Amino acid sequence: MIKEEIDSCVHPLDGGMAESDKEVELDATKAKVDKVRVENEKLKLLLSTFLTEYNSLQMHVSNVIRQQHEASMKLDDNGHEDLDVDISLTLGRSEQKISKKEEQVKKIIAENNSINNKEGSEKKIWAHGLGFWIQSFEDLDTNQTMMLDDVSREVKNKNVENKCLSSRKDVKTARNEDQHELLEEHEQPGLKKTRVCVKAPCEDPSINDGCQWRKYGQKTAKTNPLPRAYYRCSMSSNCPVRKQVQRCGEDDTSAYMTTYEGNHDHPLPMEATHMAAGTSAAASLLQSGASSSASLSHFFPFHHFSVSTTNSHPTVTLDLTQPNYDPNQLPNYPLSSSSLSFSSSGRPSPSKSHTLSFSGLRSQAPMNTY
DNA sequence: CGTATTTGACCAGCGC
DNA sequence: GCGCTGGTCAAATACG
Repeated sequence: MIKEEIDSCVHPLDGGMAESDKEVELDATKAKVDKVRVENEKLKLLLSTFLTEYNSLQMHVSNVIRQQHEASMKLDDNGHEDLDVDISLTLGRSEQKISKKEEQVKKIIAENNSINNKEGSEKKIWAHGLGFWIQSFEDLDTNQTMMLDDVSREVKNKNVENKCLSSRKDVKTARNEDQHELLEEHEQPGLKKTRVCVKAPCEDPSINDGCQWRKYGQKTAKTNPLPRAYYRCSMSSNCPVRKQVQRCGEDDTSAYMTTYEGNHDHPLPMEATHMAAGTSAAASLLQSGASSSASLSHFFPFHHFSVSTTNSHPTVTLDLTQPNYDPNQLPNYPLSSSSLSFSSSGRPSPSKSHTLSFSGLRSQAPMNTY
């Protein structure tokens, strides 16, 4: 397409140029066009991957909502009175913290109910990490899901007001103190924040994930000669989200490992919300995975990814460089087709490791040519 | 000149 | 206690 346009533009200039010069220029232009086309294909692949994964997550959410609704209906039939169902998928938080969070969310939702929803219908709250919250009603609609950032911010503000002081010493500035408070807001004792690693085939380490990032450091680890760049989110003055970008290998110039950590304290652009939804779905495995392996098959049926929990950072690694395409499973996508293997080291150890591998289609969305 | 990036120094956590 | 390492700070530098 671009190539044809350029070709059509080249011909009218035939006039005074030597034939050999024109051929050289044409070859150079063709090479450029081919390069652009390859990059275009890569970007399209990446985009379609994110879209399908987002759709998968959305279907999973709807499915679980329906199941929860049916379960609550059964409970009602059996004489139980609990109507509120609050489900929270969070990153690296203790059970106690989750309970507090749930209470706060209930409180906030109750307030929102009195203000925004006089009908007082039953609500179910879904909370994901990385600042991505889904507020759903019995029928999920877009207006309601758009409230997720407001709810998240409100909960965060209340947490900051009530939280205990940081135990760290020698914080240099007030700004640093604020940042530490935000950074440690969701940490549980002995377990650091959950990280989400995304290994993506991208020639440019500054992959556009929808957020604005400011580089604040670069370090070369001894164990890995390749430099690691440190970025912080610059969309908000005190957004605690950090990301690290590191090339995966010296000879592998087309893949970068991007590690996200923390929750955004500001509304995200749509593309960043999609990204957060995808990574949050992966991160939620850290909490749901050990207890319910069946539910794992709903997340990311397209790629290899691994979940590891150590004393330091619980980490979800999503590998977008290894598509696991199986065309035979295409018709049954997404809920019943994904094959799932789940292994866990059985020996008692401070660190546990789960390895997940899915077989699914690379991309459900049709590949449009632009 | 304002903003973003680079890079050496510093600090905290961890293992020995 | 000491050394190593990862992560962050902040002054210097580059860039538009």
